[in-house]
Amino acid sequence: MLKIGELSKLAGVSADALRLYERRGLIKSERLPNGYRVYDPQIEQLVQLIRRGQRLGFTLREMAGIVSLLAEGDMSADQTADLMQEKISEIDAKLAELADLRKLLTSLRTQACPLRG
Amino acid sequence: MLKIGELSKLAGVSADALRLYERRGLIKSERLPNGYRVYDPQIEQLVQLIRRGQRLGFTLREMAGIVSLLAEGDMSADQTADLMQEKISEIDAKLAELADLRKLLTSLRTQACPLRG
DNA sequence: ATAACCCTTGGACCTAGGTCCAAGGTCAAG
DNA sequence: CTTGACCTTGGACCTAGGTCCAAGGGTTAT
Repeated sequence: MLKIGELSKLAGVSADALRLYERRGLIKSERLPNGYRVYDPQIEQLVQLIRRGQRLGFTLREMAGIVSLLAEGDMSADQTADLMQEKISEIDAKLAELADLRKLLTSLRTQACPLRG
Repeated sequence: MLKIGELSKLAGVSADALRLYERRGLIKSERLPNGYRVYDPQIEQLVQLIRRGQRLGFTLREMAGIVSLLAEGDMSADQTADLMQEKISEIDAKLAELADLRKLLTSLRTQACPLRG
C-alpha cells in the first residue's frame, strides 16, 4: 500500500491532484489509523488511464464514467457492456475527427491555403 | 460579409465566444463605420476547425498556433512546413493514444476487469 | 525534545474558456 | 420619434482542473 506522496511520484501526478480525483470520485483510498491515505499499487495504472483520457480531451467527469465502468466486475452484464460500447463509440468519433483534422493539415502542408487571409 | 450574430448562428458559436477568439488571436474581423464587426463568410470554416480542435483536446492557444500556420500563404516554405509537420505529429500521438484507450476498453468490454476494486 | 519530513483539512488563488449583464450606440419599421 | 433588434465595451461571475498556502498532527532520527 502506497502513501499519497509515493503514489504521486510513481504516477507523476501531484498529491493535490490525487486528492481532487478522490473528491470527484475517480479514485478511492483507505485510511491508516493516523488518517493518512493509502492506495493499492494497482491504482497507479488507473491514474495513468485518467491522465491519458484527459490528454485526449475527456473531462474528469467523463473519465469518472469510464472508470466506474472499469470498476464494475461483470463486464458481460448487458447494461454495462452497452455503456462500455457507448464510450468506445465516443472514442471512435474522436478518432474519426482527429483523422480528418490530420488529413486537412497534411493536404495543406505543401499547397496553397484555402483559409489564407 | 457577416455581422457577428449571423456568423454566430451559422457556426453555432456564441457571439461572446467569437469575441473571445478574436481577443486570443484566432480570428480577425473588420469593422463597419459604425463599429460593428464584419466577417468574410469563409471564416465559418475556420471557426468549425477551431471547435473541432477543441473537442479533440487542443486548447485555444494550440489552435491559434495551427490557425496561424493555415494563415501563412506559403505552406511550402521550409519553416512553415516543419511547424505543420510538428502539429501533424502531435495529432498522430493523440491518434495512437486514443487507439490504445479504445483497445483497452474493448478488451474489457466482455471480460473480467483488472482494475476492479 | 527538537528537527526534518510526511500527512491532514480548508480556503485562497490561478488559467482556460466561457456566460451574463449593464450602459450605451445604430438602424429599420411604423 | 419611439420601439425592437442588433451591435459595442467592460466587468462580474461560472465551471473545470488545478496549485499553493496555513495551521496542525504523525513519525523518525538524533
